Amino acid sequence: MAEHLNINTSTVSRALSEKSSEMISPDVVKRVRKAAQEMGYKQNAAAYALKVGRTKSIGIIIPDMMNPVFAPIVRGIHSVLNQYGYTAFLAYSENNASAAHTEVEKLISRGVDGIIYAAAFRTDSVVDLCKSHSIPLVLVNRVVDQGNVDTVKVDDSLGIEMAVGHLLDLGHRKIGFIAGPKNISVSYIRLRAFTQTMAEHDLEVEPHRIVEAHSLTEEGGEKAMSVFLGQNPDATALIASNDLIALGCFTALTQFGYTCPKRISIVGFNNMPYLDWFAIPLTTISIPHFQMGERSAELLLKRIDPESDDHYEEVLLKPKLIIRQSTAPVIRRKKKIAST
Amino acid sequence: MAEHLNINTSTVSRALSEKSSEMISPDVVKRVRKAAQEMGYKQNAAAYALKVGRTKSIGIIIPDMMNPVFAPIVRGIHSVLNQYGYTAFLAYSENNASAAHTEVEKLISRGVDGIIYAAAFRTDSVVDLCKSHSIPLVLVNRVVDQGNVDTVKVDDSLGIEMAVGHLLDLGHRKIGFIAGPKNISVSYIRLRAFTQTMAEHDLEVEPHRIVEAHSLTEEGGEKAMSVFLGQNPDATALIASNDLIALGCFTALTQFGYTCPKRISIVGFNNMPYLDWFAIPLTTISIPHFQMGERSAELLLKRIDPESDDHYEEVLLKPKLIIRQSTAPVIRRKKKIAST
DNA sequence: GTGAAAGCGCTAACAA
DNA sequence: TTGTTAGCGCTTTCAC
Repeated sequence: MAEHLNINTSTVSRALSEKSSEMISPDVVKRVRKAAQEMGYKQNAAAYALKVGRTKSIGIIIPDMMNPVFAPIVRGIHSVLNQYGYTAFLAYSENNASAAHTEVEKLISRGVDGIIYAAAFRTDSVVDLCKSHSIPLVLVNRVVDQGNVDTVKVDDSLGIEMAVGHLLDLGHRKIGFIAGPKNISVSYIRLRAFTQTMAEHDLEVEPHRIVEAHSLTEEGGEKAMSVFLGQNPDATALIASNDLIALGCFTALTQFGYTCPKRISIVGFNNMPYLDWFAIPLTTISIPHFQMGERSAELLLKRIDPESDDHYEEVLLKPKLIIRQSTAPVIRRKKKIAST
Repeated sequence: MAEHLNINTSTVSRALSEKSSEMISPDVVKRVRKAAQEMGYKQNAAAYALKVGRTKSIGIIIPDMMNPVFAPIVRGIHSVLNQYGYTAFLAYSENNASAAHTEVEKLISRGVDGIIYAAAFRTDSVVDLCKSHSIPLVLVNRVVDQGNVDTVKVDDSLGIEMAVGHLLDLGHRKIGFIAGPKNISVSYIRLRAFTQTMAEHDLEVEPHRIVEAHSLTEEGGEKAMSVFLGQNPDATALIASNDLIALGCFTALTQFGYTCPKRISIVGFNNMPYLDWFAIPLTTISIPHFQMGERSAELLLKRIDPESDDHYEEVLLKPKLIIRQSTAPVIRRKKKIAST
């Protein structure tokens, strides 16, 4: 196209670039842009990347493609990337640390300008991997124990406080907790918040009230719930570390011939899509997925920008209690039995 | 790393490449690969792409990030891409033709080697766009009217035959259909299959039995269902063009004070995740999402391979009827009323 | 079997 | 304001 207009390629380059077009006579700029439009010229991304060292692409890593809570996060990310001409690779780790590491390595060798990581473990090699390659990294939802990383997360403790408060309001006192794996920040924090909040209400949580699921999935929840029910015949309520675990709890409950909320009230966490349709609509803690995506993308773009100052930021978003039908006032069976 | 071993960069390049390493003495190959391993050398994707003209990346475009049926398709795609060192950009069109066109343009200017397109309309500019750029394109699920495109789809007609057969078996005769937009192949084909199958059973479908939703969404289904119920007080069963529309039908049904399956049986299409949990578990047609993803990725990779012959392929997969509780035997109210 | 050198398409420093 | 030129990191023809 340069030869077509009898001008140098560098002039064309400058005319097309927003920044350097100011150094070029306005009519040349106009002519070049018109020609580019007409012949459908598109900048070669590979050449640009090779020259400038930036690809205008980022990588997103989520733990699980099938967990519908990540869809709105990804949408949030895209919504801001689009405004800045960035594109995203999407990868998933299947909740496996080494798979995540491999995916990040692949992304880095693809030359992504940054990574949004929603699949972190509390200690995670991905952080150092990115640091050693000087690749900007933003953690969403799940964070790591070590500091010095940009993060966007929800106030999990507040969420659990809300859940506990709700159950206390309904009269529950014998409340259990199905935790997720301790090596994931959200599981860890939610569990800690549970015992703390209970303690603040002068309710000591005995160890048998807490069962740890091996993963944040339906299957993990089901197994853990079986154990829980075996050792907690008297519990009237329960908080699950996330919605998927809560679903697993439903399954185990059914296997035991019990019903929710009649026998036991259950609160989830995340407010995944379609819960309203469920046979037992799950009371849960809603987190602002879309906004989390937006904020993390904004943060990452800021960090990619060489102009920006480089101290880490931590965005903390507020959860919300969504009351549905899986929680109900406690029925004081025990007392009646005791009084007979 | 070349200078580190005192050999030429071209030797390094050859040693690292699977194909050209045969031209190099085995011990040099070994030394180079070991060194590459140790110093964590990773090929620069941009330079490779610029030189060779292939990026080893593809683009995936789905209509809707929030529709959970696309997650397993994307997983299927990834599962084969991973085996061949390919990576995928994921974009979505929000069911908007021009948005899809723009996304494809972006992907092409990123230099993707091919595109998997799950968001096609029956006539869609994306096909010509890819043709004009000589970018391999595979259509999944939704296809276009024009031929000469690689496609992976489900036998929608067979699916509808199964649905109709199921309802007939239950004794239903007054069966309605909530169609999706006619400009999307799956909606169009499913509707056509419905009237044809009914006709084959000597059941003429009167026009008021069919209502077209403006989109394949809950909201579209709800509005269409309101219309349908207004003009079909006697219908005992209904097929929805997809599950989301069926959910919308549930909503409208509730608004009218009716219940499913007591008042009307409903069959969906797609077998989206979590249906088993629903208050009214939806009878639906299951399609092999994961396999669709796999097959489309295989097809695309084959088309990208310059060695391959270039006649188009059309993969047709089989659906399956999943019977749940949204369908039940017809109750012959009418006859009783008539006999009074 | 290996080295030398060209060039993919672009941008930016340097000249003019 | 515009042209000239070098070079990003890689592969690949052409020599040897």
